[in-house]
Amino acid sequence: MLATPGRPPAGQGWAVEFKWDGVRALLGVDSAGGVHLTSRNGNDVTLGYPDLVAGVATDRPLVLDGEIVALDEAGRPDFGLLQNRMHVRHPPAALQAEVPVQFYAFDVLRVGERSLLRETYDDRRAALDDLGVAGWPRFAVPPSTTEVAPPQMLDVAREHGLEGIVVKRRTSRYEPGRRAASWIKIALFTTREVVLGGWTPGEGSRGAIGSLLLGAYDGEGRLHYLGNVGTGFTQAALRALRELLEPLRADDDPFASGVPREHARGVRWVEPRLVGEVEYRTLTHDARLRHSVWRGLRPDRDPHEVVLDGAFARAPLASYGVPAAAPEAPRIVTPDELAALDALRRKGVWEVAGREIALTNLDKVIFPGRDGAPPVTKRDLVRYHARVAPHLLPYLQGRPVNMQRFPDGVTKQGFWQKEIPVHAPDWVTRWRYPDADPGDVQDYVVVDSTATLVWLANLAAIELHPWTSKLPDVHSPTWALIDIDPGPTTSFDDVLAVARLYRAALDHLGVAAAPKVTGKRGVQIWVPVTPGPTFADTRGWVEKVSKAVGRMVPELISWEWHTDRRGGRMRLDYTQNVINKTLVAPFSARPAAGAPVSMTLTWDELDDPDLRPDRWTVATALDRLETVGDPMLPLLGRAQTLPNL
DNA sequence: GGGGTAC
DNA sequence: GTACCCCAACGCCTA
DNA sequence: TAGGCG
Ligand SMILES: [Mn+2]
Ligand SMILES: [Mn+2]
Repeated sequence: MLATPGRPPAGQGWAVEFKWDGVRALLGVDSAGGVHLTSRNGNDVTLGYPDLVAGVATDRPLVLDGEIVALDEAGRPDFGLLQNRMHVRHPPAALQAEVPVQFYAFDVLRVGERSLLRETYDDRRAALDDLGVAGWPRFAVPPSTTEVAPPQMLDVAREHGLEGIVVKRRTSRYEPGRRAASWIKIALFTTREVVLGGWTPGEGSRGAIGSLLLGAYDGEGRLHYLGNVGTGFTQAALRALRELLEPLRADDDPFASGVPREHARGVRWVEPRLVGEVEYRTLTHDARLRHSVWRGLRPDRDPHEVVLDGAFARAPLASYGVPAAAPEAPRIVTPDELAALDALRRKGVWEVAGREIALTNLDKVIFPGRDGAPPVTKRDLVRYHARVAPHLLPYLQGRPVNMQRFPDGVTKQGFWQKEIPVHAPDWVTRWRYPDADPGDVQDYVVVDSTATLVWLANLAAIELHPWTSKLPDVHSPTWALIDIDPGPTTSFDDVLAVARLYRAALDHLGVAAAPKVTGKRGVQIWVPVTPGPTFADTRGWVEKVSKAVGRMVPELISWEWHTDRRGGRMRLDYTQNVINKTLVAPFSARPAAGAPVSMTLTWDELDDPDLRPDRWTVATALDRLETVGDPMLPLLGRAQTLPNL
């Protein structure tokens, strides 16, 4: 009797068991006391499991249905281990000792002369309990519950790294050989992105590729092996993958924690540039994907966005001896949390996003009011950072951040800060810049959580400038930045006219990009770039495009270095494309009255007569993001090679 | 903004 | 307790 | 190499 794949059924009358990762078998004891094991397709596999045969502690004839499993050190069935036994017809004693197996009995079809086939599931389970099978050496009767609903059991299975559940109708009969609707199996499948780090050639008629070696990055930017995938490909996909992988050939294994020898045989290593998506059922004890199936390439993903998360950050990776830290998913701050912020006095501790953050001078005016609106206090800035985090964090995560701080308000001098403050909470992610000169800043803040954004708001870190490159490859820009800097006499209409010229140029080149207003007077255009080119490459490219744009409106543009020789005209600033030089992040506040923010735009909005460079503020940006969304977000991490000019 | 020191 | 001091960037351009 | 620039 086989289970039908499906979804957890609703309603009463079901029992739930776990789905075990082993091989199905019927165990029969005949009237002479002889034991026989029969596989799913009717083969006699008795000789392969003398240890199970020896464990049978009854003379009564009976037939049990169950699963042969091999347990890992955590006591969890591990199909990978069982494979060492499955194909061995006469296992030597040493192998039996090294890979012990168990029989998980979950049904009984016959006891003595009495057939139980027509009995209900509940009655058969009762008979199974009466047999005392659980007391036999190497035998177990895994749980069947009628108390816990299938969805909850599925959660339990997920937490324990099990394959899924089987739900059985309590009144159902046993139907030999049939795939019945009264048994429903629900397999856990998880989708995740993976970085391709190598491949093996296919054997025989398989052709281009046999399997792919998969990985993901830890919080330190190291790539870890996550296993192989060798199924789920169309033939066309295999050919296409080979063409993409061939030019990425590398001499060295890209995985920081290595690859098991048996998976490294005949592997062609590649630069870890391609991202794909796989489905898998569970993780193995050493944090590798089990039952993974290829689902396709994700050219829209940056490899460094593919990080070890949740399940991987727990125990398994420890076996590689690697600390696992990953950017947290941005948390939406709850209304209760926001109310707690409003309830604080001048200072206090705000419990938000899983942290306790000390806040000071909450009613201090940081920004004067604008257009008759009240001034903006530090409490307002803190609230804004907390609420905008889901939109802002994607642009900050995985990058060092340079800050411009205004603790005495934006009417006073601010200062740049790159170094992580000495008394930063220990949960703030920091990064040591290995190429920093002695005497320069060594340790930078990496903003990877809502809590960090709140903490920075308390420091009056108003302008957040993420690096243009991502960790760990800080010499490879992920954006090419176009920066339209107005001069004293430049009108915003002139800025928009130039931005539209860039729009036409990029459109002509077939380059994807998105504009944003800076919140002060300018406009920037951010062009996503697949890591690979150097800053010199992106700077040169932006310079060429900018010089071409400048030739169309020479009366508006100056290329003079000294501001006093520019005649008030604007500068097309391509020089910002260099390591450790930055532009203000989307949605970062700017030091000006009313707390304006930098806001991403659709290209069409460059034609909107109501557009102003400082139109949105910390008070209005979230409405805008809720109604219009973030037009730049689809470009984040998008793969793009800049065309030759 | 926050830590340290002098008063 | 409080007054006061100090500190909080950097890469590249041009002359 | 100082000072300008962003
Ligand atoms: Mn600018
Ligand atoms: Mn600039």
